[in-house]
Amino acid sequence: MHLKIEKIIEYCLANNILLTNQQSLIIKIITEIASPLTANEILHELQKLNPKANRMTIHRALEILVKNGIIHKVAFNHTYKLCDHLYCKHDHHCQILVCQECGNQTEIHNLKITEALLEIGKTYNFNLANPLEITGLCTKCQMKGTL
Amino acid sequence: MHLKIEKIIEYCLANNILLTNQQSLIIKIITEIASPLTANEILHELQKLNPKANRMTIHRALEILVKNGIIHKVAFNHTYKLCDHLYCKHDHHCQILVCQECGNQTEIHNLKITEALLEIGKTYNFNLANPLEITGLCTKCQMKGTL
DNA sequence: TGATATAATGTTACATTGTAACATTAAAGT
DNA sequence: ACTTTAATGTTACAATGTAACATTATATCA
Ligand SMILES: [Zn+2]
Ligand SMILES: [Zn+2]
Ligand SMILES: [Zn+2]
Ligand SMILES: [Zn+2]
Repeated sequence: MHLKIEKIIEYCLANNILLTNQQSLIIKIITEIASPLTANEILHELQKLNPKANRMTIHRALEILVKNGIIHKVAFNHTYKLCDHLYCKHDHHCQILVCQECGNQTEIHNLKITEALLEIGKTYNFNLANPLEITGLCTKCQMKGTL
Repeated sequence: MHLKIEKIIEYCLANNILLTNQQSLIIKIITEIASPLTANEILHELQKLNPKANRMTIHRALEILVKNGIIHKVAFNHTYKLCDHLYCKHDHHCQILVCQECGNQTEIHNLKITEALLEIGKTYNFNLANPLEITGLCTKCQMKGTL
């Protein structure tokens, strides 16, 4: 068993987040496949294990997992990824660098951004959501562009 | 005629961005309707003027306008809005506060965020895109939640 | 002007993401 | 075992967006 999965299960138990078999499988899929997945990709993976598995189940599970901060939904390319910081103790403001070319995602935890965001939140009385999506071109895709 | 539209037309002429009739109409729609619009909403508006108008035309026009920084595409709720800063001279790093409840959008221009982003861009060799979408709850929607 | 090349628009068909309403099945409580 | 509740599955639908191709304007040149 993956170490990450154990930590998540542990976290869920500690925080009274009940997981059904299928929801555990969805976490397993998202955890074991490193790259961010779309709902459909998760569905196809789940259907390898349970051919009757359905899109609704995926979306219902994703909703729970997002709500509990276990995974992040990335609006830019409709993907879902495990939160890297789940098992950390910090106050959990994360930012995700999303490559608009290849979809690669890097989760970071930058203090300056966090501070600037909190200030903006106060100034505009805006209740910030987590995470912050920062779109752009990753190193690889910048190289490709200049060829 | 709207003042903003004139400035945009002027900007396009100066920057060799050719606009067809329909593209001008799309700018007009986005400019005159204050709130951000989805592609479909823009289409419905355009069809009031040209019943044969087609979704493809909208998307093709939007692509040009986004590419030239005249409008922003907001991934969070698939909307398009006029860039408030088009006719400003500054180096144009903008951030948009997007309410995940009502969809309201406030475009800002915050130096601290910009600086922090540039630093991140360097650190991770990540070529930042504009604008930055900051999601959360606007003041109104925070109030609703506490009722 | 009239023929021809180019760009813009329109048409059709499709893939993807997501939800609403309802039916069925599994789990829990009595 | 019966009942209640929660989870899952089914069907149907709406919205966003694109690909491939047909048609129509627009510009260019003989
Ligand atoms: Zn995270
Ligand atoms: Zn990339
Ligand atoms: Zn802007
Ligand atoms: Zn709001």
